[in-house]
Amino acid sequence: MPETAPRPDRLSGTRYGSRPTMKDVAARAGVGLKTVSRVVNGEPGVTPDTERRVQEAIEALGFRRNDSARVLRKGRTASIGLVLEDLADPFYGPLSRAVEEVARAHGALLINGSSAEDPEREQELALALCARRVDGLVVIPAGDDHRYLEPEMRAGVATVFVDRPAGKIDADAVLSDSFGGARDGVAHLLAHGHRRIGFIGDMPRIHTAAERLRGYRAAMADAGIPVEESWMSLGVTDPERVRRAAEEMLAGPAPVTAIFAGNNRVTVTVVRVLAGRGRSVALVGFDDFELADLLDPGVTVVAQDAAALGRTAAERLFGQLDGTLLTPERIELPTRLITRGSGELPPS
Amino acid sequence: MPETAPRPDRLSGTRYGSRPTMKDVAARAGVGLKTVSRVVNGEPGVTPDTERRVQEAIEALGFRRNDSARVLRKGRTASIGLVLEDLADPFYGPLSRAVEEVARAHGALLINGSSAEDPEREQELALALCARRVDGLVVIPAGDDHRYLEPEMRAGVATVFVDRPAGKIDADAVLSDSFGGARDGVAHLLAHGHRRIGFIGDMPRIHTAAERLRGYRAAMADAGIPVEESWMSLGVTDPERVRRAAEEMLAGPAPVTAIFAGNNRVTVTVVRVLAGRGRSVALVGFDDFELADLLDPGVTVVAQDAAALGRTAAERLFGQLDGTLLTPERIELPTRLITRGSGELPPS
DNA sequence: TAGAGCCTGGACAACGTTGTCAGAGCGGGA
DNA sequence: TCCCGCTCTGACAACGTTGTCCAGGCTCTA
Repeated sequence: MPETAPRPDRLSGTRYGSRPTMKDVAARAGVGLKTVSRVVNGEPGVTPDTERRVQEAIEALGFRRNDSARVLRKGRTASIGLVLEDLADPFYGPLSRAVEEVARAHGALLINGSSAEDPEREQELALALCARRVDGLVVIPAGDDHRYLEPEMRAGVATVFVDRPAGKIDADAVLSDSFGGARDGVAHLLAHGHRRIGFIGDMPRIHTAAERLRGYRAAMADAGIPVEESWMSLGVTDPERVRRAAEEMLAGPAPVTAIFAGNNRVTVTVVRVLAGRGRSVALVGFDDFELADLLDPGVTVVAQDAAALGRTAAERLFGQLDGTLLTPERIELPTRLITRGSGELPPS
Repeated sequence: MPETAPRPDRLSGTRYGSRPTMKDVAARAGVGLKTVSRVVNGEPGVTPDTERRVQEAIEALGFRRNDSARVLRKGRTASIGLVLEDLADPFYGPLSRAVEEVARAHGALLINGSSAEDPEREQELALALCARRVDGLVVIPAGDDHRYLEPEMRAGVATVFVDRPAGKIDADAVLSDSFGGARDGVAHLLAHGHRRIGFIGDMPRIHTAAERLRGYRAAMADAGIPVEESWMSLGVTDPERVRRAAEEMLAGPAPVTAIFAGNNRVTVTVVRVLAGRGRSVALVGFDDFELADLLDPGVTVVAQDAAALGRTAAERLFGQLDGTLLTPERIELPTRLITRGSGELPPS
């Protein structure tokens, strides 16, 4: 007599809350354990009739393979970890999405977490992911010492750093050309007649911030303009301090006529400051952001391609896993100047 | 003779690429396997001296516990899954960040993936996460039939739906008050003298879209205004079609004087359309977005609190896991009208 | 009809960890 | 001196899967 739709919780000898295993399926289908495994994994060597019986048992019991056991046995988890700064930051949305797409194309899942810019938390998170035996790790560094990852990398965890290079170890890194981008952005302001140009950026201990500052200095030097200390504001990142910094630059006897903003959060804050003032001040920001074109004037930016960063990094990671990419490399992706108005304002 | 900093890849009987296990650590420290386990897990009953020896061995070998094996043994993974629509959508950034924070507070990791609004992909992803034996699942539904999750939920996977309710099963859901929010937003336009108000929203098969449409109709009905078909555009989501829809509403002999936009992507597109026109048209959008206050005029929105949605959902999920929350519930979070100018324009 | 070879199925070990339980060593009390 | 009880340690099984290997039954050929 064929069974008629048994209730899934009436599993043989299992209590509520536990799940059927291949053994249960095998018992129900009246076959051996390994046969079930073969069916589940689509391996050859199973008669259509047997396969059908097994499929029915799987269906009836609501069986789902336990991937933990599988991972334990096979050694590979088909998952990669992504450690970023803050999931809520719009810059990382497209980036993690791109990483996810590549992972998906390779049949891998994405596990991710935010370091909140805290090096300790970055380490904790990265090591937790390693304990899960992720196959690879994409890290947007918060700290500047990644030696803690050496044993992991030696053990075969593919590792790629994005946006900022790794600290004190030799590893793949995919970056935007911060130096070149900043230099071009500042040069753009210079080309429009500005001479007193301010720079507001993050702490120079952050690689990208340092590079952008270097780009700013290089552009000014190329134009033969000595930079005054009061034009630069470094390590300023929270809105209130950015606001004050901007206001100070714009006050005094010889105020700046243009500002170069080191990242998109700074840019947005500067936009707010400028919106509250009558006098027009030119602005170029590093990083594009949504709606930049709708503001009045549109905000001219040095855009980096977050999705390309993520895609490139993930592809290198799988390249490492394939064994095709072996020597660590630093890849710099170009930036693109998008003119929208704010960077083309003349000095006032 | 004490060993001096052995090279980590010289593991006893292990080849390059494999990792030391507790057995290796035990052998090196000259203790039993279980003692290592005790030290690693901070269990009591180990002499300080033994513990020190074990710690040294761990250090020397670069040992890291294999969580896959641990999970297999313990049954709990200390990780939760998040299935959302699109990681790159700014609305989901704060949401997933909030989920992550709660997970972190409970010592759990977050695994996530995007469904890209594809029901099949949602299912595939959710089931993959279940195969990994996540303890719980936060799902932003793309499909409208979630019966496939029943065996999982019965097996003890905590499940919470966010932003939209589950389809065809009884499950926890945390939603924004789409109906009330839309009604209030439209009422706001009515209060400013508008009578011909357009509505552009997503397909009504999406719960939130249907609710917002219902709110629009309710507000209009309350004001005693019969809604004309040409004022409504449903199932329109890609920018080009939104643009056309908006332009059609604004053309003709009796154009609308105000538009209610059903979600933030629509709102942004409508803003672009309106920016290109001389005549002023009032606009209220559902969902807040960054820089809405900087546009001219600022965009009046019905804001939902994405972070609160995520936080509430995750907390309910861990409540289920604690065993404190047992009966599925639908929670609606209030929305908030933020006036910034665009919704207060008079009819022209 | 007998033998060779193929196809299907199953028994068993192993992956690395943790829970159980029992044994070893030691100190103190009778 | 002997025994009890305590603390610390380790042997062993189990978690659910997959890889290896062998057995049995079948078909095909001589």
